[in-house]
Amino acid sequence: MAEVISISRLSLHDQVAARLRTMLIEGQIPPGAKLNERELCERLHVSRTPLREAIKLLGAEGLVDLLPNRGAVAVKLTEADVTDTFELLAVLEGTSGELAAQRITDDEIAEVRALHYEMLACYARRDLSGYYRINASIHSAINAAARNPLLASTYRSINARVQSLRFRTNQNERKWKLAVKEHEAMIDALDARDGGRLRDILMEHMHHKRDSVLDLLRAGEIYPEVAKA
Amino acid sequence: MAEVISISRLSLHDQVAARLRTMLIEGQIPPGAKLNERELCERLHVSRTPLREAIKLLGAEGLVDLLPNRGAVAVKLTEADVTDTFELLAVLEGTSGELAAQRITDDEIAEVRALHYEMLACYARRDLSGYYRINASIHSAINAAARNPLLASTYRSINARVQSLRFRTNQNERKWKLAVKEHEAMIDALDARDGGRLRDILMEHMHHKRDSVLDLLRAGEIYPEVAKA
DNA sequence: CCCACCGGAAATGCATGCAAAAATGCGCAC
DNA sequence: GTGCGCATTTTTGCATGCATTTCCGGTGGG
Repeated sequence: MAEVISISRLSLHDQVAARLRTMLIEGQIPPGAKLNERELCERLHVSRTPLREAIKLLGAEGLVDLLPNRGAVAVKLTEADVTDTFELLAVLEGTSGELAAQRITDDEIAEVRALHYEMLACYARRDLSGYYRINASIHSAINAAARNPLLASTYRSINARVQSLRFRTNQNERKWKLAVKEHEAMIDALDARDGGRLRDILMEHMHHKRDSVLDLLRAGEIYPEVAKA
Repeated sequence: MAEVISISRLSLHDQVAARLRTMLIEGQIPPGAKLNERELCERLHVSRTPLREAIKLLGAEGLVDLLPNRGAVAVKLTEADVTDTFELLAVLEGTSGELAAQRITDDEIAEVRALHYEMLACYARRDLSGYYRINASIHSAINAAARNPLLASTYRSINARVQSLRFRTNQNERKWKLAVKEHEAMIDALDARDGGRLRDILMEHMHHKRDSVLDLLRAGEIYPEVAKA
C-alpha cells in the first residue's frame, strides 16, 4: 500500500491519467468499453474528482470518446479512422525526418546508428519486444533531432491513438525484413543529410505500417474480448 | 440573466471551455495572465468543478500552461514557440491542400472560387475584418475537402495557439497585396488539381504569416496590457 | 541595508453530498 | 408472447467543504 503514498508527490489526476492511458494503450481497457467512474475509483483508489479530470484529459487526447451525460468509452477506431490517423502520422513523421536531417548533430547521428545496430541485434535474435522498444527509441531520437517540441508532442499524442493497434500487429517474416531494410535506408539518408529522401522513406514506412494495421483490423483479430469492461 | 439558462442545454464544462477559449484567443485574458479559479467562477457563474475541468481541457489544447499546485496561466509564446507552431501549421495546411487537390469535388472548387471573389471584394473595400472572416472560410473549405477530420481538428487545435497573434498582425499594403496574389495562385493550383503546387503555395503563405507575427512579436507590440488579468 | 525565517492569508487539490439524467427492470395491456 | 410505459436504480454532473500547498508580508538577525 506504500504505492498509494508514493504516487502522492505528483498531482493525482496526472497520475490517474497516466495510468488510464497505459491501460487504454495496452488494451487492459478494450476498445468500446465503457469507463465506469465508480468502478475505476475503486480500482485506482482515488475519488471521482481527479478521475473525472483525467478522463477529460484523455478525451482531449482522443483516447476516449466523451458522451454528454453518458460517460466515456474507449475509442474503437474504424478503418477510416485508422486511415486518417496514419495519413497524418506519415506527414508528421516525414516532416520530423526532413527537419532532423537538417538539424541533427554528428554525435546524434552516431547515436541513432548505434541504436540501429542494437535493433539489428534484436532482429537477429527474433527479439520482437526489444525490437519494438529500440525502434521507438530511434523514432524518438529523430523526433528530438527535428528540434520542434510541438511537432514531437503532436506526434506522440496522435500516435497514442493507434499505439494499441500497432502493438498487436504480428510481424510476419517478410514485413519484418522489409521494415529492417527501410530502417537501413533511413540511416543512409540521415548520414547523407538528405532530408527529402528521409521524409519519403519515413512516409512510405508509415504507409506500410498502416497497411499492416488495416489488415488485422479487417481480419477482426484486433478487438479481442480481453476481459472486464 | 437568461443567458445562464440558455447555456444549460449543453454540459456546463464545455460551455465554460468554449467561453474561456474565446477569451484567450481574443486576448480578453492576456498572455501570461494567471487564471484565478474563484474569480472566473464569479464571472462565469459556475462553480469550481466545471471550471477546473474546462481549464484542464484548455491545458491539453495548449492554450494555457498548467502549473501543479500553482494554477494555470495563459500561454505567452516565445519566438521559438511561434516558429515551431508555424512550422507545424505550414505542414498541416500544406498537406490539407495537397489532399484537397486530389479529393475536392468540382462543386466545392466552385464554392471556394466564389469565396475567393467575395474576399477580393473585401480587399477592394479595405474591409479587413470581412477579409479575415472569408479568408478563414476558404481555409476551412480546403481543410474539409482534404477529407481527413483528424487532420482538420489537429490543425484547428494548433492554430488556436497563435490565433490571437494572427488577429493582431496589421496587414500593411504590400503584405496584403502579396497575400491576395498567393490566394489567386491557390485557386489556380486547385483548378488544375495540382496538389504539389498547392502545397508549396500554402506552406509559403504560412511562412509569410509567420514572419508577420514574428515581426510584431519582436517589436513588442503584441502583448499589450489589455485589461484585467 | 539585505537576507533568512516565520506566520497568516489565499489559492489549489481532493473528497463528498445532492440533484438530474439515463439505464434497467417490472408490470400491464394488447 | 410481445411491446409499451412507468418506477426504481444506477450513473453522471455540479456544488460545496476541508486539507494542503503556496504566496506574501513582517520581523528579527546578521
